[in-house]
Amino acid sequence: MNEQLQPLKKPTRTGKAGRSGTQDDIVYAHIFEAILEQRLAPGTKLSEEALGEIFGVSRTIIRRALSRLAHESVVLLRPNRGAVVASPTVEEARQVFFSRRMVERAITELAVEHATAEQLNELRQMVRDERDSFSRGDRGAGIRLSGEFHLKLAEAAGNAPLISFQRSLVSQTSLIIAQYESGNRSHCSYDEHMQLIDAIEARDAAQAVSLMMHHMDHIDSKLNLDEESASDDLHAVFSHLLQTKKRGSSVPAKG
Amino acid sequence: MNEQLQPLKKPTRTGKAGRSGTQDDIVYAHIFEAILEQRLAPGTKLSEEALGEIFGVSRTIIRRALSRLAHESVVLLRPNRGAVVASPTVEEARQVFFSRRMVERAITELAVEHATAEQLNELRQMVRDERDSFSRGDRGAGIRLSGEFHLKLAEAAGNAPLISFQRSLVSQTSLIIAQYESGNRSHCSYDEHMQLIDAIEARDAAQAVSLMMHHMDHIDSKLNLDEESASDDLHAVFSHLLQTKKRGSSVPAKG
DNA sequence: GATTATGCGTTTGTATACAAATAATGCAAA
DNA sequence: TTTGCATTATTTGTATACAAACGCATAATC
Repeated sequence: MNEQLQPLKKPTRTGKAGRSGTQDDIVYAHIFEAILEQRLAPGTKLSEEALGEIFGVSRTIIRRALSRLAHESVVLLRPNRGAVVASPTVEEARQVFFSRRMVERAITELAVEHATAEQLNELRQMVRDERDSFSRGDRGAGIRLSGEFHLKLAEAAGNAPLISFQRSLVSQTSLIIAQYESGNRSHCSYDEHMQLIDAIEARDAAQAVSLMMHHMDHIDSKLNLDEESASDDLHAVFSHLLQTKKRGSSVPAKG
Repeated sequence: MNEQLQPLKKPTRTGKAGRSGTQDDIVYAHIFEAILEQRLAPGTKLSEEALGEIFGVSRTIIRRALSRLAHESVVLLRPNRGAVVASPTVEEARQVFFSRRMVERAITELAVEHATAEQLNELRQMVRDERDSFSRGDRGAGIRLSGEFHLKLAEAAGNAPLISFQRSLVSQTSLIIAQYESGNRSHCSYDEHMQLIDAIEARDAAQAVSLMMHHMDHIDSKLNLDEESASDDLHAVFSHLLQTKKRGSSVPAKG
């Protein structure tokens, strides 16, 4: 219970703390990554004090990070009852995908118009990184990088509100994939990502949008959204009940 | 300078403070309304301590409210340099409107499918309130209620991510209208709002979307987005220079 | 006289102490 | 044994104290 991760950078409180805002980002990124890696299961309670001790910062910083995660619907913030890792329902997942199709279509059209050569190069590099992560077997990083590709595309589109919305949608999608993706068969999204870049570079809007929509279909089809995801893990099955955290009594193994 | 608004509800700290979260909302709402009423001009600095004294709460609460406003791009949060009322540029305004057209189209289509009779009644009531505000000459409340109509419509559409995005877009639109709307001629949006409800109630998707798009056009056409909004207020005119703050050299009035 | 250096005052960033609420535990009674 | 209640303990909500950063003003130097 009291295994303690080494604080990432904390030792001297006064030494590096000068750069403001950085600590938030680090805590945010680590929690987010832990969720994608499924080291933090949906429903897990995120205690402010425990996290503060782990990361070597005060609850103030943790609170800011949780607030940001909550805004992206990756964690759920319940008044007076703390934060838990979100466990999106099938219906919530469907709503996210509906919004994503809408946004990705717009982003693709704008990117065909506005993406610069430099941005396209950066996108290609991201796809390579993504492919490497999956081939290394680092699924969490792969999912994250796949999301960052779509975020980068939004930046290439150049519409600030869309970028912000896309950030939230991508985060939620990553969580949904981590939670619902069936089988561990390779993601393969990097292949579709590359084709998409080609179409954008060729300024072929129709083709790019078509590829993007098929890409969305593929992501969708890899998920078990038809039924309530017949998991073989009792813990996962009852995670929505366990949110309130009941010591070790979660599995009625004994009685 | 030191005129102090009476604290909204604060007197006994222990008495009512039990309901958590409420204070944030109150502070948020008051600042937001003040911005819409243009009692807080774009570029105005929002000191945490000053606001805390005005509202009778600590900086902690103010900070949360500012954080929320910043997330909706209504205030700008500059690290180590405090918060200022946002002053969206013409380009930013165009981006917001682009996103709004996209979102409103989707929302309208979904609302035609899902809006209940009760929701439609609530929408009609909101339009009446909006009309009353404008006829009272309360422009700020009118702009705010007009925005809340669109937000309510998003709720009727029933897609959570869209609701969240719409909230941000509506806030920004309100700020843009407050900043760029030409002439004080009546808003008249309530008339278009009523027609829109009729079309939704008739489950006429094509008509509803058409009305919504024309409604967007009308809002757009009332704004001075063609040139840099020839304001007669020096403060507003140079607010974009004052943000980054370059000594007093921003206005070469004297030398 | 202009420009850079330095000190002071103000404002924000972070940690922490205290208060309030919620959840857990134990006891008593049916 | 179970159910309800009271007490205890843990956790969150808020305020505040302290530290660091920033802006401004004055002064010193070229």
